Amino acid sequence: MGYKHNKEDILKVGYEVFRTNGYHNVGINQILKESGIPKGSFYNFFESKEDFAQQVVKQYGESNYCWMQDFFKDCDLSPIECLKSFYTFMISLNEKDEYKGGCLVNNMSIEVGRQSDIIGSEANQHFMGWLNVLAMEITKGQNSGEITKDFSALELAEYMHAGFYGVLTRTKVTRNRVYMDIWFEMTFKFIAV
Amino acid sequence: MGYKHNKEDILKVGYEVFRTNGYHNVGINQILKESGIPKGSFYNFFESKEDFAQQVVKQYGESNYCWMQDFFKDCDLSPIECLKSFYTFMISLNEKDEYKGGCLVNNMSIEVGRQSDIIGSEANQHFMGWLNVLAMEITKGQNSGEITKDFSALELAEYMHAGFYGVLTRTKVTRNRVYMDIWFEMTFKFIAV
DNA sequence: AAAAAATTAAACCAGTCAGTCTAATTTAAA
DNA sequence: TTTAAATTAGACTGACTGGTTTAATTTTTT
Repeated sequence: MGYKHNKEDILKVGYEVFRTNGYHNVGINQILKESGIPKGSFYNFFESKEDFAQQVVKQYGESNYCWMQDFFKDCDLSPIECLKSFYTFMISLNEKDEYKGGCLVNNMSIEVGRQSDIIGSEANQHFMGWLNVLAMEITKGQNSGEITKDFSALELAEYMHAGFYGVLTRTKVTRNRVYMDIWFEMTFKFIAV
Repeated sequence: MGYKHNKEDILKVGYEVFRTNGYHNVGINQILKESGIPKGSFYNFFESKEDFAQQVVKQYGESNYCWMQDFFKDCDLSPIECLKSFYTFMISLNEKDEYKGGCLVNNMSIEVGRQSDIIGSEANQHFMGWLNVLAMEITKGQNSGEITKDFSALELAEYMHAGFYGVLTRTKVTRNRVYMDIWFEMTFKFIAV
């Protein structure tokens, strides 16, 4: 049966709250309030705020990794079209979110990536995992002759996804998907053979 | 003669401290300590922490704008070579900084861009100013036939600089310029005609 | 030199922070 | 059913937060 509260629920609250409000701007009390658990339970599950944030990043990183793998596995278009489909989805997701959150991994990397090695390396680890999934799809595209072989798959993945994060960050302030659409058009024009 | 303390010095301290430590992670007291001024003087110059941060962003944004203008004015290479020279300089600057700060405007956009319209719009304003300087140089390159005309100068500027920020963010966690060098190589290969 | 204005100085405030503590309760094990 | 362990609950702590206040001092103006 288990006890009244469980870790996963708190982690999900943490994900949303950290993603939209940042790390230092959020107090433990806000997490407690929004997840409806008392402080005693929180510190029963997590050693500290930092430990909590690390686990939030970890949970998000892993679930997103699985989701990406499934996405490309289930996609029956050509590799480059699957990549387009992926980023189209990501862009529309950000639009639905009204550009208010961005990506937790990116946000955490900037805000606490250097202050906390624990959180920083956790974020980096998952970013690299995602890159590998993208690189797999890019490799397929290179082999089928859709994507340039001027650069390695991993280099292209790094270039694409870091660039995507760049424009994602921009939308947080411009609140307009136009910049993402331009990025999309240019990127796929550039990497196509 | 003026009084003992002056605004510019405090703003410079604020720039460095905010850039490397973020906004919410830094207390007024830290600014006071590092700039050596007492609280009374601080609140004589600035209405609030938010007002202070806005002025820090403004000062940095404006001085960087001027610096960029001078850079391209003084650069006697071809337009695309001047752009390469610009980003080469930026990359080496970040290397010297040991990848610990990144760009204040980018950091602020992510961390407080949505919580504070004052800081967010100030950051956006200066980012756009910089884009215009870059776009001017890109236009020159397009006219001289060095840079693709498939996209407008401003679109290319936005693409380039947002992408640059994307990899800049990555280096904060990877602490390695390799990713920036790859970005550099790819970007200029893509935009060259 | 006198008066007015601006700046400096730090003690002080209420609120919030991450984290602790103890007691009560619930679940699992014996 | 008894015992042990895990979880829940929230009051509490000391440190720190942004910001105010009041008085002393310095500069500028007259």
